[in-house]
Amino acid sequence: MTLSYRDEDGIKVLSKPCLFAAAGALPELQSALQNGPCEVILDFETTGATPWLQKAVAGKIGGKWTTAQYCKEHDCTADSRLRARILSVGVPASQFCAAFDLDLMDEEEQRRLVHLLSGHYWVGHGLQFDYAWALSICPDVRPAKILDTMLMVICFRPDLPYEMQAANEPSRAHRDTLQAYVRAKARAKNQDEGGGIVSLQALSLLFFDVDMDKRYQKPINWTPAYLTAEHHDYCLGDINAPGHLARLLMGLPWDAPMADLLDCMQQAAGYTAYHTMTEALHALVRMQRKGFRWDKAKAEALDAELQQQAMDALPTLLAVAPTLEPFVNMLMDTADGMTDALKAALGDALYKETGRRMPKTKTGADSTSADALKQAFPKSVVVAAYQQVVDATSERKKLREYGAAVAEDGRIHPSTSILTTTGRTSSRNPNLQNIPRDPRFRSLFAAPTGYRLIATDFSSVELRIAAALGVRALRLLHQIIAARRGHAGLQATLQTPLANMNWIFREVPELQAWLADPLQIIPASIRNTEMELGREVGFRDRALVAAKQLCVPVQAIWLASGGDPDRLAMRLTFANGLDPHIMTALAMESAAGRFDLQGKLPVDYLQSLNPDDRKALKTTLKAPRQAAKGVNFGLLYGMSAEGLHRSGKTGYGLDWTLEEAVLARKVFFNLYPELALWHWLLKHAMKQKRPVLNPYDASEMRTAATGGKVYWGSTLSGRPTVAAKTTAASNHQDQGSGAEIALDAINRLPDNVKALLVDFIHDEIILEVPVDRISDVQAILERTMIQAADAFLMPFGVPTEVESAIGDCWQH
DNA sequence: GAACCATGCGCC
DNA sequence: AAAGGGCGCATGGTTC
Repeated sequence: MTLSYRDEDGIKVLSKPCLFAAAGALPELQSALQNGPCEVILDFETTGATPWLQKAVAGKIGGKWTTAQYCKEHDCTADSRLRARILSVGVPASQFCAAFDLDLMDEEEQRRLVHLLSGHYWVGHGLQFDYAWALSICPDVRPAKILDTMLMVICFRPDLPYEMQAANEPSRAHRDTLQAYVRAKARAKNQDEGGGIVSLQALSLLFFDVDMDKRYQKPINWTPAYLTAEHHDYCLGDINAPGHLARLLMGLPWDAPMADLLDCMQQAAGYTAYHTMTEALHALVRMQRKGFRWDKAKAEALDAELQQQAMDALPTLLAVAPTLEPFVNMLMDTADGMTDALKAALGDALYKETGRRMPKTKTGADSTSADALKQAFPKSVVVAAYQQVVDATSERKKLREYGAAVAEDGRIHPSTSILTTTGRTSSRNPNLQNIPRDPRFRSLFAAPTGYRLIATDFSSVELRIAAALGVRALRLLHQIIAARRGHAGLQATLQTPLANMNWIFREVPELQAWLADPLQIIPASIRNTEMELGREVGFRDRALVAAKQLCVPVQAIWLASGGDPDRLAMRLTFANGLDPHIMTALAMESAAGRFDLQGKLPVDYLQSLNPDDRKALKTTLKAPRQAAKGVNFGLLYGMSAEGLHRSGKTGYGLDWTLEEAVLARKVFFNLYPELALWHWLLKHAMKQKRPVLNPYDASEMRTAATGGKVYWGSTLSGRPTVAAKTTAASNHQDQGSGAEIALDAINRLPDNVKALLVDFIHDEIILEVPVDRISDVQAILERTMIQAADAFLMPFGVPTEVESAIGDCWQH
């Protein structure tokens, strides 16, 4: 075959041999796919991040040529226009594989190619990307099943990152590469290049000990008219890898039949979630295709307004911090960030004002983060004035980011994909899940004429899930107690937790008898145990500490509810339609002696009020309620008293002492002892010793012998979770359940409502709805969201509420 | 110039 | 001893 390509001048023909396939190969592909639904591995190479957004096309072709060098060498031109360039297809059953050069095919031929893949089982890693590009070529394409190794890791093999940490056998040819990946991953908390929970390259290193070639990964590689044999090899060299990996991930032989693979997945605990996620992909890629409308004119007006806002704040800043005079332009410019010189000038101003030095980052540099400054200089006029200017400019930076991402249709088309540890979606190119809450900003997302936006969110869904997890924890405790008293069936099903906790019962035999009736006084040996830091403690001491951490919340549970899972405080809060934030606020205020609960528990007190008084209380206790939000979310995931103290000061403007934070923490877990029990069980019952990087210091490897351990758990659907910290472990169960609930809600929507999706932000669903369908769609959406949540939460007796906001523009 | 890291900050 | 979690994106600075 000779190479031909199209450019603005029409078709040119090159006389070089071309390895890539074009329309001529379609009949062969068609016959490879004719025997019913079959496994198809697909992989796009593109010149941009999404079909709507191209970032700077930079880098070197094949990691070595500049574009000019390459074009000269290969006597060709380059075209950086945004497009899908290559579609690699593998059909293992027919031993078919080909890399189609889409530049050699016209639109109709491309559409026919993609259409051929419809109705088959798609296999790949992070297929959301490929699905979106396929859809941009053929709007009605739809795979029958999605076998995505990324989603499989999330749902079936959450332990894989830890397996990678342990995989350092000297026999591995690419051991160092794998370990470098593992360390980079552990270190890079907020960095790009994450590739989600695990990259295809990393999977290949782990399972095949093969270091995949990444030289042709970047968009620049797919711009030249002529593509080399190396390009071709890059496309097809590893084409079968995702299929083999899918089997290996499930513990099957690499060449196991598809039927076995599907069967194995369906048997696994994570399958419900896997099904939810793959189903949701269909809706998410179509949401991306639709896009979220952006009001350009309004955005420009807001930009001017914010610029004025920054300008107005400037004189105040310069009056108190004249050293910042030379940096005025830098502070106002949306393309500039913080420089060392500006940092130093700010430090000078603050030193003059307060006589104290700047706070430090963990690497010892001066920190200028809003939190650190507020913490270090709570009453500083300089800090307040500086934030005024910087906040306005930073909002303008977001305007710039979104403005640059608006497509020709006036809409923004981010990719919303599922690639995170928790199973939550994330949004990128651009990220439409972190839009500033400033109502002026949100109103830039507007419905076209004749349409309205409906934004509906789950109210306090993370706390509702926590309530369910609390119920689940208490049920588990009952089972553990029964098993320890001889229930053979439970002994079998609870082997791991029992084995994990055995050392505590062995060292503290008095615990077992006490658990038979937790209303008894806690044995003095346990009650009087105090954790002493810096002292070598023995097994018995440690077991006593663990026992105490169990007994205290368990007794609180029995005191409040007699051990009945249906009467746990957080569940009751929601069952009674009460606001958990006001509950916590009441408890805190009463503990501080500022509020008289008339001897009642907060829940009973609230219930004794009539609805009007309850509402009034929300106003009276506005500030405490705001503070309580921070307490609820922080403590839910195991925040320490110190952390709570700090976040209360910086995040909620609380002027409180560490002692007060300690008290608030105590009050919280006394109010919701089931959460303490939940934390205790995940720490003590579901741990597993294994090599793990110290989560607090990525450079430090801990072996199973030196204390490395992970904490297993599961979402409410049964999807397994793993974390190396108990804080993260609790989070993964809760957030992961929340993600599944929201995705399930999307899946349950009828197709003609699904088609209205324009954005999805974890617990909020946004639809763009024709005016005449508003009330209809609102009812369907709200009902469906509640049904989805009920399926997860009602087995634990936790009801759900949702809240809608409707308008010409987004207002939530 | 590219790649990497550190820092900071928006959201749920 | 340490210790809320989960994301993506921007800029500046350093290194190769």
